[in-house]
Amino acid sequence: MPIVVDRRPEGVVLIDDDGSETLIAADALPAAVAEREAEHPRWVWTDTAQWYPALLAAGVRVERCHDLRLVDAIIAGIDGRVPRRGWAGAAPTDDGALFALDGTDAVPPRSAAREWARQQQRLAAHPEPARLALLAAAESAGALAAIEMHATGLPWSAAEHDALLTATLGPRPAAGARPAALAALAAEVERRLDIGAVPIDSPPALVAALRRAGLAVTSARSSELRRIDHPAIEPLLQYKSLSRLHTANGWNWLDEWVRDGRFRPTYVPGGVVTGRWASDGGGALQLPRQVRPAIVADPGWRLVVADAAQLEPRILAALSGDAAMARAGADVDLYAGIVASGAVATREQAKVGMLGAMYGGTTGASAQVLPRLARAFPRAIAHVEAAARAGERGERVRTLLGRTSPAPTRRLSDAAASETGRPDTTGPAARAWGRFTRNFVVQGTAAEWALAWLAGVRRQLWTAGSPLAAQPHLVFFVHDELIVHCPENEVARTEAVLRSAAAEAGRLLFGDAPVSFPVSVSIVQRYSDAKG
DNA sequence: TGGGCTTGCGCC
DNA sequence: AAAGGGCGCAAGCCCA
Repeated sequence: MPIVVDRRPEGVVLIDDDGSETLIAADALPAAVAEREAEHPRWVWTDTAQWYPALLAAGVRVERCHDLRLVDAIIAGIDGRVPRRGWAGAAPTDDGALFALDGTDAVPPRSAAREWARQQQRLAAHPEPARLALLAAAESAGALAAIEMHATGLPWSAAEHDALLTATLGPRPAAGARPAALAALAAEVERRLDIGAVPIDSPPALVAALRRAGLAVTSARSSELRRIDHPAIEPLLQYKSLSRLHTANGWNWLDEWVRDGRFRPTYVPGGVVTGRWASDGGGALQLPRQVRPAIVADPGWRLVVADAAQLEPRILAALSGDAAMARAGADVDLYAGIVASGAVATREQAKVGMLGAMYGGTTGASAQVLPRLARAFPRAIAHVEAAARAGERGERVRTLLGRTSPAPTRRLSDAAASETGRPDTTGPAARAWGRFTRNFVVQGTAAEWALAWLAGVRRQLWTAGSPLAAQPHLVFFVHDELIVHCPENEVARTEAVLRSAAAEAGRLLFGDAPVSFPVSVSIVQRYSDAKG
C-alpha cells in the first residue's frame, strides 16, 4: 500500500491510502518510516534524492518508493512537455519552504498527494498501463539504489591509486607543475620533431606544429595520429594517455573524490534521454581501466563483478521477436552464436555488424556485413530500420516500457521545411536523427532491463535487520554492469542472486520470449582483475 | 575574470 | 582501424 510523504509548514505528514493523515515533526520521520516499513509500503514522495539520504543516515532503509519527480519526467516525455520543476523545494528542509530554494523556479510544486493522484490517473489511462507502472517502479527502485550506493561508496584504495600514479607519472609534483614522466615525454616529442617548442597541450596549436614538421594531420586526435608513421608519434600518444590520466584521475581527483577509502559519486537516475543513468562529479561512469587497480575490496570481503553479456543485441532480439537471433544468444557468447548460425564468418564481423545495425553505422566493415545479418535476422534488423525511418520522418519512438524519445529539434524540422515546404526526411540532419531514434529503442529498453536487474538484485540481497554496509550491498552500476561488495562467505549467494535477477528481469520485460540474459560474474579482490 | 564553446578522450 | 548511439569532464580558446 502506498504512503504519501508530504511537507507541511508544521512538519511532515504521512497520508495513507484511505486519506488519513499523520502529522509528525520532521526529525521524527526516520522513526516513523522505520515503524511503517514493517508493512512493506510503497513510499510516495517528491524526490528520492531529497528525502532518502536523511533516512539512510539515520539507519532507515526503505524497500519501495514512487519518485514523483522521476515519474513525472517519464510522463512528460510521453506527453511531449517539459517536466515539472521545483520539486527540490518540497524536501524536508528546515525552513519549511515549498519553493525552490535557489530561486530558479517560481512555480510551486503541487502537493505530493495531488501529484500522486494525477500520476495514478495518468498511468492508468496509458494504453499499456502495466508496462508504464513497471517502468515507474523500476525507475524509483533505481533512485533508492543510487542514494544507497552514494552513501556506502565504492571501496577505493587511495594508497594503491597514489602508487599507480607514481609508477606511471613519477612522484606527485607541486600544484600546477607537470609530472616528471610528462615532462620527459614532452621533451622527447620536441627532440624528435626538431622544430623547437611544441605546444603539446593545445590541440589546434599542436596540429599547426605537426604540419610545420611535415606531418599531414588535420586534427590532434589519437586515432588520426596513430596512422602517421613518424618517430615523434609514439611519445606523443604516450604523453596524451598519461596526461589524460593526470588531469582526469590524478592526485587532484583522488583528493577531491576519495574519502575514508570510498569513492562516493552522485548518480543521476534517468539523467540520459534514453533512461540510462548519468553521474554528477567524479566521472563515475567513465572510470578508466588505468585506475581500476585502486578499486579494492575490504579485508575479508570481495567484489562480485557482474556484466550482462551482449545486452543490447539480446534486447533487440527480444524486442523484435527475432527467434533466430534468440537462438544465436542461447549461450553466453551471442556473437559466437551468430557465427555458428552461418550468418557471418568471424566473431569480429558479428560484433561490428550488430553494433553498426544498432548505432546506424554506414561505412566500413559494419555496412559490409549488414546485408548478411539482415538475411539471417530479418526481424531484428527490420526493427531498428523501422525506428530509424520513424526518426527520419520526425516521429517519436518508444522503448518497450514506454519511455518516449523527444521530438526532433526545431532546427531539424524548420531548416528543411523552409527550403522545400515539407519536412526533410532524407538530408543529413534527418539521417542523424534517425540514428538517434534507431539507437534509442535499443539503448532505452536495455536501460529498462538493467533497472529491473538492479532492482531485483537490491531486493534479493537485502537482509533486514543488519546495516547495509555490513551485508552484501551494491556499490557500483554502469549501464550493464553491477558490483556488489560482499563478505567472502556470501559470494556464492551473491553470484546466484546476480544471475537469477537477470533472468527475472528478462521475464518481467519480455515474458516468455525465448531470449536469455546471461551474466558473466567475476569474484575478485580488485576490480581490474574482473574479466570483462 | 568568467561564461560558453570546441576539442579530445574516458566509459558503456 | 574506424564508425555508428549515449554520456561527463578538463583544457584551451574566444569574447564580453
